[in-house]
Amino acid sequence: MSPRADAVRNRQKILDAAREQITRHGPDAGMDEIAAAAGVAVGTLYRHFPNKTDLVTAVIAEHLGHVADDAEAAQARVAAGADPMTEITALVERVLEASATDAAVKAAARTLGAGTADEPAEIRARAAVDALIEAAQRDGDLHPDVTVDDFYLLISSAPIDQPPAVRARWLTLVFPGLTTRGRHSG
Amino acid sequence: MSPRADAVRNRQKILDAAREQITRHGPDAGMDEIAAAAGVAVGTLYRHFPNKTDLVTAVIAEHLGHVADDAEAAQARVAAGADPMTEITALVERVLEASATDAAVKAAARTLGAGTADEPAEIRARAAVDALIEAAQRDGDLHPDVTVDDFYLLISSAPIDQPPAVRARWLTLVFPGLTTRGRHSG
DNA sequence: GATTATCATGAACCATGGTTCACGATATTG
DNA sequence: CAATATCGTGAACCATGGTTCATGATAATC
Repeated sequence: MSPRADAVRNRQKILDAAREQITRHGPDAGMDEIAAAAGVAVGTLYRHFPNKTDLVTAVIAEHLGHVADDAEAAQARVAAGADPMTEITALVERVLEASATDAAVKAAARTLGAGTADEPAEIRARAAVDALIEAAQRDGDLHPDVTVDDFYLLISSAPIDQPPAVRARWLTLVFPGLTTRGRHSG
Repeated sequence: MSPRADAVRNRQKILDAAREQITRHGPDAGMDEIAAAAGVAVGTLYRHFPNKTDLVTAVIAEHLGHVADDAEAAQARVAAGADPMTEITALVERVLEASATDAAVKAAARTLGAGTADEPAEIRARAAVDALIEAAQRDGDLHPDVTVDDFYLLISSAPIDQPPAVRARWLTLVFPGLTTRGRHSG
């Protein structure tokens, strides 16, 4: 038998509700609350996601998918002639913004280790960012020894729970470590 | 009546045990376990610290006290003729190292929402670091617009739960954003 | 040493929240 | 439309862990 249509719909509703609830109330968001927000009973939630960890993992995977899409789009623009460094800067800003809005990533750091390694989305994102980095390095805009891991390290340590002004300041402070040009007095 | 001697001793034993247990087992460290590690009953623990949040806050306050001492010592050395920028760099490395040891404590603080706002130790630390910054700026080693808050922002966003090699790399990437000299390829 | 306020004990209490399960509902297939 | 496997329901379950409190012990004082 093929999967029931309402089941598919419910799965998405749960995923959306989980993202919103976790964003709003942090990792403390209860399974009951998430289920209620999804307009579904707890049992239904557990039918789709055996436990809370799996649910959070799924939410993160979805988020990562969007990041991967974003990175690939940037890569495509570079391939079409856009400036690599400009694309990288903008991508980092967007990802940071998205991560700030979507506190699910924050929940990831706490609830899980870094166990999202084998996600296909992460592999896609890495590949795209890697291409962007190499392009920027060919242009001489990025330090030759900077790697994808460096970006991951910095972004994962970004103060995403801080107000926008603070996050902007953080970017100003951190970015010069990657570029070849020094800092322009911020 | 003056406070009983054993009560004072127990308070310290509890504080030590709390720091160790939380460091070892993360925020999940139970009050029972902490009390057991301190060689004390749970009730005793609760006599000294009304709730878990207060306990964690106290542990952090102690840590902050050490940081403040460290910062003031550095400031004293600078007043005695030492190079400000060297002292700042070394201080940041030491603080980072120390913070890495009880990263779990801070994680627990976040989980519990324990506030450390008006700790006298924090005020001491701020004052000392402020003096160091101004001295380094007079030497032209530090960007003129860098403030204590910037240091706080960076240090509080440091990947203290990562292995030493990763933390070192992080420092390499981040520090150029503060100094006037660019990054030396490394 | 007697007195007493302070302190220590730890079993029990209780709230929280993740998880289960027996039952009813419904979409899908033939 | 009948048959049935899949899905949805939500009250109840239970483990976890922070917190309390009646009771006994002990250090400080006179």
